[in-house]
Amino acid sequence: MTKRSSSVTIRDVAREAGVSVATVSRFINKNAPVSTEVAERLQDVMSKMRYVPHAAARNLASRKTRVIGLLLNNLHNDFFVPLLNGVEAVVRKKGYNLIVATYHASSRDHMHPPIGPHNTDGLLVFSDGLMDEDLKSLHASGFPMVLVHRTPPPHTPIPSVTVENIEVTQNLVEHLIRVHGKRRILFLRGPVNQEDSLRREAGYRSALQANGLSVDENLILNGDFERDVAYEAMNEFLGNGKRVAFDAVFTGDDDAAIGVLKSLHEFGIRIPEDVSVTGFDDLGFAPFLNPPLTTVRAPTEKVGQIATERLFGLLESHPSDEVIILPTEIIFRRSCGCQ
Amino acid sequence: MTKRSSSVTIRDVAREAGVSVATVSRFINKNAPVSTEVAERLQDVMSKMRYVPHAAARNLASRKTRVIGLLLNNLHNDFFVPLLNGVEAVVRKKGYNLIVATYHASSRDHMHPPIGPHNTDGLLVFSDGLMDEDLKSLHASGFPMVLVHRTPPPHTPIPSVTVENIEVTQNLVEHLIRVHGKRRILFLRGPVNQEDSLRREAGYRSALQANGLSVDENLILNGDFERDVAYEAMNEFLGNGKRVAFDAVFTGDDDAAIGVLKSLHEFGIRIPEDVSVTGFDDLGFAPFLNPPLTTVRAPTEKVGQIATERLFGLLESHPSDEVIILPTEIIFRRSCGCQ
DNA sequence: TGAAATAATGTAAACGGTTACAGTAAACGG
DNA sequence: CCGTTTACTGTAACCGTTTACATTATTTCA
Repeated sequence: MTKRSSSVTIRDVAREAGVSVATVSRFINKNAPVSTEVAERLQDVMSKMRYVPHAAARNLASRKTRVIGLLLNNLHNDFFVPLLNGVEAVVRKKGYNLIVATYHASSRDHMHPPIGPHNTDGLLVFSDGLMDEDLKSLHASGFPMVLVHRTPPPHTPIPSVTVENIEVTQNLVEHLIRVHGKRRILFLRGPVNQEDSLRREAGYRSALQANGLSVDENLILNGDFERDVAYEAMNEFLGNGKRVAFDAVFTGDDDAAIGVLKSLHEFGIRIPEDVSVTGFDDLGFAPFLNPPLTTVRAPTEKVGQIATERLFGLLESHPSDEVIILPTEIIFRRSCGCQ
Repeated sequence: MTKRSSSVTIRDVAREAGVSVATVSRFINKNAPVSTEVAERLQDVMSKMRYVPHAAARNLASRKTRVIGLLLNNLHNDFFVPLLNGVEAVVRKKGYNLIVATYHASSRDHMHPPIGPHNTDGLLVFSDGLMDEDLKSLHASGFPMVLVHRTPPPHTPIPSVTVENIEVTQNLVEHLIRVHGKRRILFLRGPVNQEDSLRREAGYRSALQANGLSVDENLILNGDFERDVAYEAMNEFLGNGKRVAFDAVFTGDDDAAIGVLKSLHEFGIRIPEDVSVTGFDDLGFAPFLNPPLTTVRAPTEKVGQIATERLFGLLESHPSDEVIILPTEIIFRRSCGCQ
């Protein structure tokens, strides 16, 4: 079961077509003129022999991999579908390939990141597995990177694409307070150190304070932006004998919101009559949850697309150090009490 | 913005440690004994110099890429999250990398597949972009492949992992007929030629016939397993002046079911009072749609995991030609009329 | 019209690893 | 005690491309 007993190489093609390998290479890469006569002959020979250039050999000789990498913490979230979509579309249009790898801070000690300068031409970094110091040294070495949903370390102008979190969260929480009269709003945060989560928490805190409410740390739970974790966290909270009173849940993202709904549902708590629930992202299913989920619409596919385009910009030597923050928008549905 | 002005190579390490490159290579690959003394020295030198082997060079010399490829039609479906999860976990555990590429039949003329023997050690094929003939010739050349949600061409024993579609669909449709008294069941199929869709259609047809109902071709629409396409298809169907009567919708998958729900909802049709709706896959959001979706639970993450393990089996010369069909199970919720 | 630019091609040296082959020294077995 | 295995190491060929440099034939242009 060896890979290919004998594969046709550029030399075979050259011999068959009666030209040098250099000419074949030039024809393939279209980086130098080739007479039309030879070009036609090569076209024929190549398809007849089913020649496919050996990627590793090209990579080695050209110092390019034609691959870009997407580094994520994990793949446990429907959020990644639009992101991947945006990324993959651009990558494919450019004739590149996409390596998807997961790498998180906790697996960091053992090994170096699975993808980097040795096997990609550039990286989209979502993961927190690459610490600031790693980013700095990679950036210093000139390796193209774009950060996604994460801002660059100080004095390290790596381009970045993310979405507006703070204001929109403030507005959302304020909506719960002012429109629906909520006073005891639970916050289900995401992974510690995840920037979106931190920002959303900041927005949450400042909205409470701005409205004369104090922050009760007992009302901040860990949902990890994951359906199951959020579900467990809510269950534990609700099952606890000394249950703390609450009248709303601001969930850090839509996926976790599903877990919250499930838990509340199982405890017989009515939404939104007893408790308001909101999410973040406006994933495709959000309008069809029971009840329809009030959430924040984040242009995730656009984020993926723009980030990837900017990465290709770097590859083509159009430097950039901008932090792009795409606008978000609250979508009011029934789960908060509206309608 | 060049990749790396100067990167440290195996020769640099060898020189620094006072050994030959062969010894360094042996130490890295652990495929021949190295004295503990030298091993320690190399460990030191390598981490001090931050040496990372150049992937392309390894690939070229060893004829291995340490990459496996996942070929999909597209990424427009939450279905791919569990699949990717299952695949990626195994790939990472093995220390490999994962290339994700999309390739569908319609883009086939222009180019050859983006991934294959030239840049991966093996392929997980979900896509219909690789036609039977392609599969045959790849398989004949000994290239490791595992088919996912697709059965091998005749006389081509490529291992395959999929889920049971026909019986479960029959049972589901029969449930609609016998328990809920439905007679005019609309079927929203997936992409033409997609095997799951064909099988589900077969199950649908045979269930109708087995229960003395005739198949009305006007009740078979194209939903493409996509939320938006399904939504449009239903809209067109419902908006049409000469609307055909129907009392249930069997949607080919959960993602499309969301589109169906949306459309029915907008036309003021009550679910399940007026029309029953069912899906397929039991994606995470299914229990929380409005109403909760009756659907078929498919072990998609398991499919990804098993398929990938079998692919590594091939890489390690444990041949296999089995077609594994994982069991599925109907999950009754409210959208069909139950509860 | 002659010098210089351009088109089209070839030769051969990288690129950074792996590994077949060879060699030496130490351990083993009868 | 000597032939044979085993542990460890080095030399150099090779993997399949790209590309710098060289060469010749053809245009271009003052």
